Amino acid sequence: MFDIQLSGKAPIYEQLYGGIAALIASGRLKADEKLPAVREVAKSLGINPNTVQKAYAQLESAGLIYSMPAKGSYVSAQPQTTEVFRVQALQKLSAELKNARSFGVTYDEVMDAVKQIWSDDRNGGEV
Amino acid sequence: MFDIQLSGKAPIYEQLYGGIAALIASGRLKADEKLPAVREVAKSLGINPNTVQKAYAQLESAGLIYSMPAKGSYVSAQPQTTEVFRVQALQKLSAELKNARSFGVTYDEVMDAVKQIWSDDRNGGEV
Amino acid sequence: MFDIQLSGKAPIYEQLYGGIAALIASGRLKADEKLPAVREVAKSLGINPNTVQKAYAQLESAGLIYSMPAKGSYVSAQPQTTEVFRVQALQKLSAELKNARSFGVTYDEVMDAVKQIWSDDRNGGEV
Amino acid sequence: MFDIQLSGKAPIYEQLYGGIAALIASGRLKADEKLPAVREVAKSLGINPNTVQKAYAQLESAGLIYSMPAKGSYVSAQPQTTEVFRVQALQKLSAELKNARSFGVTYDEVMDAVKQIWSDDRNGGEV
DNA sequence: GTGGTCTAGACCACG
DNA sequence: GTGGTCTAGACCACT
Repeated sequence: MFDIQLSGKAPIYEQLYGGIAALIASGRLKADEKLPAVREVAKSLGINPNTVQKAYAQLESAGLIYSMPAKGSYVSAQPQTTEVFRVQALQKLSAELKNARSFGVTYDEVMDAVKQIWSDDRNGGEV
Repeated sequence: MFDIQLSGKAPIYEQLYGGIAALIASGRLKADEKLPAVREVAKSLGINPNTVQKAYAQLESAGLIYSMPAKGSYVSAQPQTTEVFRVQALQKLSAELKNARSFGVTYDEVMDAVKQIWSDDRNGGEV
Repeated sequence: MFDIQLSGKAPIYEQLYGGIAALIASGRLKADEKLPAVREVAKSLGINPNTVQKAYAQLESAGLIYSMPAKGSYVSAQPQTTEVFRVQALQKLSAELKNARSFGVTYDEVMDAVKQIWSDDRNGGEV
Repeated sequence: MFDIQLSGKAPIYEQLYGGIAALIASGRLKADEKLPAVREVAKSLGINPNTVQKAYAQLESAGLIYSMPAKGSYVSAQPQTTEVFRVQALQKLSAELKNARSFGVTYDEVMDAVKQIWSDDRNGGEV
């Protein structure tokens, strides 16, 4: 189920939101594909259904999925949403780059990291 | 005072901690330089002195500053501490790079961002 | 079939109920006219026959249609039922007017909207 | 607290959201004014704090209020947000007008209702 | 069985 | 005391 591993101090529902968003943006969840039921995800991740529900609700309000009560939740097909996420990711990345520079990280070090990650095409792009 | 602007949802004391740490790591606060008094910082930022105190306490326990009771707090000169920050920044950067890649950010886009930030030497390295 | 488009979060059977009721009240479905079969409506709208059945049942219990087992459903001719709908519509409208006023909508804006809708006699009165 | 009365079948958190939004839009809650605490509202309305929290969260994500954890929630000062609500109210009103017309409500009846509501300036604009 | 709402009660970090 | 998150368990309307 989702192969999302919960970790760290970020709220669970937020990790779930980000994880599913990444799956949609990366195309591994395709348009109109049915998402697993709230209770199902909750059980498989060992968390409370309400927490999953919160993540689904935010995904819907963000326009990434649409929910039909008593039917299920489905990913919505909007090519432009992925663009929004790309831009957000770039902004966060830019902030992190500035931070790294302020702590003395060198240009070459960053270059090495970038090359390593983008050459690693076996990796599907974990979150 | 510190030209640090509080923003977002992160705890204030943490923003303060990160901001001062960056000033030290980047060399704008030099070894044995005196930090402004807790009450002074609190007043100028419009926050609770307890919050500033907490940030100072964490900076001290991290070895970045040392306090002389009834005298004030001073920047400690320990080259290895900045190294710890460098590594942390690199790790966070790496995570953000992976995230960006999963959202379809291209190698070239990242390269452009990196070049822009490292060429921008007028900038002092904001946090 | 019915040119009713299902939308939003309202229950399907309720949208169907409202839509058919409006068709009857507006006279586009006339007394003793035969309604399309449940299964037919369901297929053409891509929904579950049970859902259509539920809408028909409520229309019947509201006295708007009558069913002849093994024959079909027919529009009943009862002028007073349309009156009930008029009053209900007026009440909902009144609530919406108050709401609009509380958000700063002006008298003139409402007047324009009213004039536009009532002058638009080409429009058959969608729901 | 808030003189909002809960009624009908709409979700409580939604009624709360709408009620507070109306108070802000109508100016009875002014910019940077502090909202009562989540638990306080919950107690005074006899509902669960989580329900109030949900309403507050949605108000924040809509940009109508801003919350400072451990400090409180405050209404944000954005003149344009009220405009958004005006437009939404007008759209809902327009839909209701069309509905009323389809049920045979006459132009004159609507005019009477409109005049009555907008002349009733003793009323503060209930929701 | 589905999404959605609600309650009760708890815990947390923060100020 | 504040907002925020989470759990456990329940109920509802709808399909």
